[in-house]
Amino acid sequence: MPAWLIKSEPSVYAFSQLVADKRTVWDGVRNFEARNNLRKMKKGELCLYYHSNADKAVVGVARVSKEAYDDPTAEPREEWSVVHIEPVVALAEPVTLATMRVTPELADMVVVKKSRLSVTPVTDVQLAAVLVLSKTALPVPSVRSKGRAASPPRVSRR
DNA sequence: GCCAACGTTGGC
DNA sequence: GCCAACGTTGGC
Repeated sequence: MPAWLIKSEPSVYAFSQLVADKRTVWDGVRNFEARNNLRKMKKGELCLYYHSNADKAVVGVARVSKEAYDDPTAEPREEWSVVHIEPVVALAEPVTLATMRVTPELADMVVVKKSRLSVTPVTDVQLAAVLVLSKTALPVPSVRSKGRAASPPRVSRR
């Protein structure tokens, strides 16, 4: 499954704020390449959450909860797009840009090569490598999200 | 705080 | 359509 890396300055919108908010509208993207990546995102795809400037590290994992639609903060609105994201897990240990640079599987990440691009694709291998380095396991999908099929069969007690 | 990278704008 | 000037971003 495709994955992504989204970038924010922690002083503007930190991952902890996303956790507090439970979800957010990822608006304000004004770069065509980043916008095109937003438009490719599918619901449920994972996003590494990177803090630029102060932290320069991936600090969390988020998930696309609503696919792209017109950015209400743009003029004209249809020229730009937003998605919704929600938090999945905070990394046990942040994975810094410096670490990514020296990790063979991560050294050629798009974000490493194009540091100014705020929405970049991530391969499955890269996602897995970041998770290993962060000593973080993705939470298992909740029983609820699997629907009825996951429930034990009902057995009559009478 | 500086500067490199890079996108945008505007003059021609 | 080119390119210089300028603004923004983000790493150092």
